Amino acid sequence: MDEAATQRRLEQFESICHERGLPITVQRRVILETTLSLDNHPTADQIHEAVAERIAGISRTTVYRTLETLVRLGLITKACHPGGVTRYDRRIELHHHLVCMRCDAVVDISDDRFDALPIPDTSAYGFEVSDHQVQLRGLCKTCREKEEG
Amino acid sequence: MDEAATQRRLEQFESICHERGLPITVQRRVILETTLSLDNHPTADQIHEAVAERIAGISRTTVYRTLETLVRLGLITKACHPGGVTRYDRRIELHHHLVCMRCDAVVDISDDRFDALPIPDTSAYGFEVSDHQVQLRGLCKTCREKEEG
DNA sequence: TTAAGTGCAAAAGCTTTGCGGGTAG
DNA sequence: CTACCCGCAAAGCTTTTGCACTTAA
Repeated sequence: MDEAATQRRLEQFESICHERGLPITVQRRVILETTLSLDNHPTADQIHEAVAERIAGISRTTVYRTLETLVRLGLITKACHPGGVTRYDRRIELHHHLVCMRCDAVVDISDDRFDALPIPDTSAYGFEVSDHQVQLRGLCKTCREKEEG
Repeated sequence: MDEAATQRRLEQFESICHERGLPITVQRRVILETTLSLDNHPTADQIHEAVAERIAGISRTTVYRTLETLVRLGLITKACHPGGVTRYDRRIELHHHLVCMRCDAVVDISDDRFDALPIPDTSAYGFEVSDHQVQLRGLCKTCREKEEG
């Protein structure tokens, strides 16, 4: 993410914390900054590893807990994918995904027509929809080559 | 899933196994049948529990392994969702999802406009897209009530 | 007969919880 | 001062692996 966008997100983080009376700790700030710097829809463990380069000895627990907090505050989201690990997405605005159904890779894409999709009425299901996302599912290059080889 | 559709899928299962020289075992057949009977996008463990009512003492390992096999054969798929557990989807044809970002519930929906989406060229990413799916992300009724309460 | 599947036990990987001590506001 | 956060250790899930035995074809 570019520097300006990162800066804006950090400011958003500070004002939300002030609003809610949540302490701003070094750990939280660095975990957010680090997550914003990674574009692979990383797992909590991958984020922990990256954060540890700046805060030696930071605990996994703190990273797991903080990521959940950041999601709750709306500063990051969870990525939808077929695998069995939670993965985080630094993008909170409307966007879409290429998803590899073999290795679970997730790649961001943009598409105006996807953005403009009309959202049907879902009140019959009791759902309140806040967001939509198109997933193009298939195989990434690496997995396709393994398949053929 | 209705009986006719289930029957068709089981026949498909048999012919694919014959084609590839894979043995048709009782376990595999019952695991497939059971998965086709569940509409909650169940986890492997939930499927194991349901299968165990018909095959007492069936091992978790077998269920985990067989589900992966069935996915590879194209008889079921994995559901994309934000949580940290693998979940299976009995539907293999084009369809879409409501996803609760709090509790991870996944509900099937149909929408012709979603079906008809034009798929952009993704060759630049090396992906081969075989399928697409729209996810309407939000909160389910239960989670919304908890939120407010 | 033979390639493949099954079950068990154990290991590995991911995530949460309880609690004592520390820190931002 | 007080509420909330952090780190540790331990527990709890979920999933995979190696191996000996069994079974479909």
